[in-house]
Formats: sequence, structure tokens, C-alpha cells
Amino acid sequence: MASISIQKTGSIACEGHDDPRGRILSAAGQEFAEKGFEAATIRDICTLAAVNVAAVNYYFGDKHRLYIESVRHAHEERSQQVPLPEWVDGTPPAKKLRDFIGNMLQRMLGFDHPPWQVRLMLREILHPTDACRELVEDYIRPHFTVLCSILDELTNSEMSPPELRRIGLSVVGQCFLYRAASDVVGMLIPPNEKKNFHNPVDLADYITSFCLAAIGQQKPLSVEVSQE
Amino acid sequence: MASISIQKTGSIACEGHDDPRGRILSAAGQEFAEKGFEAATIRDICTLAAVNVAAVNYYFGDKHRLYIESVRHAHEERSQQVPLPEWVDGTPPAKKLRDFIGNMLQRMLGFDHPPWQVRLMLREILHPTDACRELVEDYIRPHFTVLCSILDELTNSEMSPPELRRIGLSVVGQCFLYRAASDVVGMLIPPNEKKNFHNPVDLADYITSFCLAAIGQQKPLSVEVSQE
DNA sequence: ATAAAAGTTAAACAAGTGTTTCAAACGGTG
DNA sequence: CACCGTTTGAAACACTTGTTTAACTTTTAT
Repeated sequence: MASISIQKTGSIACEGHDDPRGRILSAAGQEFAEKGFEAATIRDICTLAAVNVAAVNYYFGDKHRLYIESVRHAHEERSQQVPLPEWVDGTPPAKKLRDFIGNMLQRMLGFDHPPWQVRLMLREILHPTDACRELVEDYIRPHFTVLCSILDELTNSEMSPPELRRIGLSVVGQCFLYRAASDVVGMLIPPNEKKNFHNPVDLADYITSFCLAAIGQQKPLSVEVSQE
Repeated sequence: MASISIQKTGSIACEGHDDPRGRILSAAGQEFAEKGFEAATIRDICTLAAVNVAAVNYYFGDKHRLYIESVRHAHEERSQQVPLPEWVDGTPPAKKLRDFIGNMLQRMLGFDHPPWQVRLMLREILHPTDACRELVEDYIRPHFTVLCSILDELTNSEMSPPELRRIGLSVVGQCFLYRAASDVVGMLIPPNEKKNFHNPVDLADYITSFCLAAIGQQKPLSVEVSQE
């Protein structure tokens, strides 16, 4: 019977040049990201990748395994597109937090419009399938661990890990909303407000201030001090 | 030609008793919530509703209009399941914020497991279709407006509407994460931590404190005051 | 009671799905 | 060149999808 092994796994370097497997992976990622697993069709993917429909089954076995592989491909690609910042020793933790939030927003919101890699990962986060566990362990958890260690540094190790994680989720949640519910956010605020304020840089500054103030590392957002 | 009008719109009272239209609406909501528009099939919906496949086309015309109606049905039902709190005059705004956040978490996370109405609305928020505009205007925007007015009260009207909206989104984002990415959150924290801390009541207390501290209406979360 | 309307049913339809087949073309190696 | 495993191609398969048909039963109104 046709051996459906993983051929050519060694050369996953380039995509789009003349490697059919890479072209399929890229095309599948875009289609899955835009339409979801069910609505995306193998025929559309193969048309976009300029290969025959049988190629998917030849290279990946079936649609499901193609999906798994394309999620992996997406987060690997995105990891090296927007890597975590490296800090020299002695960097103030407040700056680390600002950098981390800016990096996360950059990765989520993208430079112009969000790349398909992020949208595909987002789908997996919102409606997890088999591909989710690997995504969490290889991509999300490492980032979250870094965030928690920054928060630990910021609070002089006076908070328990559960407390740190809870604060970490507060940080992530504020960023996450702008990506996951971007359309609804766009409907809730005036268009010009979106243009002026909702860019990665300004948002990072604001969210960082909000969180630093909440943990007492910066003066509160409200200038009002009447009850003091 | 078969007139595909909206019959029996008057009596949308009960569901599940012996009103086929209501049964279809309820079954469709559950199926759409769980599987999404494409993956949910009319046959499954009709089996669940114990009606013939032709009933969907008879009552709603086609699958798309059934989806629109089921989203409307969902947010109308959820609105009266968990209505906004009513506050007597003189209620401290900090208590209002606590109530609002508790209410939002209650609505999002549900008492036990989240009802299908919320999961269906969530899908529409994450991947908007034609049903989204009505959902935002009739359900989301009113809630968001209330939140912003509470924040306005809290900050003694010293902040501009854009600033208030930005803080409002910070509040919503922190709650939203626990609903939209609940599976991933569950993978990031130990199981017992989820049991002990991630219930609507404790989360509401924490998020309220976090936000109050951020806007200077409560002492910061971190007890550490070394640099002061 | 009788006829028209409303509601319900099983069966069929056309289109699209993932998957498989099998022969042709390719590309390096004796 | 002939041989070989590897890759590609067009067509077909088996199945599910949303939708429609037309006969049937129930309800409603005259």
C-alpha cells in the first residue's frame, strides 16, 4: 500500500520556490487561517499552491495531518519572524515588561495587517484541536513563562507563582482582545480613534502603564488624587 | 413558489415544548455554537430538534438565515438570563465596577459550564459574519457604554472618552481571555489552581482590584513599597 | 361538511467534498 | 540506453452536503 511517510522532511528550508511540499504548507496555512478547517477545501489549497489535488494525500496523507503540519509550520515561522527580545543584565524590569508587551502586540497585530500565521494560531487557541498541545508547549508557554519571570522581578519575588500567573493573564488578556476581537473593537470605537491610538506602539505604552500602576510600580493613570 | 416568509414570529415564547420553530432555533444554536456554521449540518440540527430536514427551509428559507436568527435568539435569551445589575442612587462607583465585572464574568463563564448561547456569540465575535452588527449594537455596545460610564464616575470625569474606552477595553480584555482562550489558560496553569481561583467570584474580585489600583482608586496589588 | 391553507414527510436532486486510482513523466544510476 | 523508485496528472469513486419536490396529513375557516 502507498507508504504515507513524511518525505523530504529534511529540506523544509524554502517555500514558494519550487518545493511542492512547502507550497502546499503555505497555501494550506492561508486557507485554514481564513476559512477554518472545514470550510477550507483541498482543491482550493492545491489550486493556490499550483499542485494537483493528489499531492496533499501524497505528501501529508490526509487533510487532518496537513492541518496539524500547517499549524506547526505557522508557529515555527512566526517564532523566527518576531523573536523574543534579549535583555542585557541589569535591564530594569519595567523596561523588560514594556518590551515584552510591545513584542507581543507586534507579533499579534502585525506590522500592517496580521499575517496568516497568527490568524491560524488564533483559530487553534479559540477552538483547540489536536494541534493545540504542541502550539501551547512550544510557543505559548515559553512566552508566558518569560512574562511571569519579568513580573516576579518587578514585584521583588514577593508574590506567589499563582498570583504572578494571574497578573500575567491580565497582561495577556489586554493584548489578546485587540487581536481576537479586533472587528468588534473596531465597531465599538470611532474610526479615527482606532487610527490614532490603536497601533502596537501606543497600545504597548498604555497597557504597560496600566499594569505597572496596578502593581504599584508607577503612579496611577488617573491624575485625580482628591481622596488622598 | 413557496413563500419563505417568517411565519409564527409572534409566538417565540416557549422552546422545546411543541413549537417546531423554537426547537429548530434551539437545536441550531447548540450545533452552530459547538461546530461552527460550516461544520454544523442541517440534518444534525433537525435530528436534534426532532423535525424533518425540510422544516429548516420551510421556516427559515435556508441555512444562512437560520444562522442569523439563531444568533439573534441566543443573545436575546442570554440578555434576560443574566441581566445587568440595577444600582440605587448613591452606590459607590467602585462597587458598581465590581458588580459589573462579576456580572460580565457570570455571563461569559456561566454558572457551571458556559451555555451554548455564549459560545455562539463568541464565535460571531471572533469571526464576524452578517449577524455581528446586530449583536454588537443590541448586546455588546449597551454593556460597554455602561462600563465606560462607571469608569467615568470612578475618575471624576477627568478622563476623555477615548481614555475611558481604552480602560474599558482593559477591563473587558481581562475577562474575555478566560472565556475565549479558556482551554489554553487551562493548559498554562495547574489544575488545582484553576479549581481554586478561576471561578467568577474570585476572578471578579481580583480583576476589580487590579483595575481600581491601575486608576488609583485602591492601593496597588504589590505590598512592596520599597521605592516610595 | 367541505375546501383551502398550513404543516409535515420521505425521497430525490445537483453540487461539492475528501480520497483513491492508475498511468504517464521525471531524474538519477547501473 | 534501460532500469528504477519517486513524483505528477486527470479522472473517477464513494459519500455528504444544502436544497427541492411532490405527496400526504392536519388545521382552520366558511
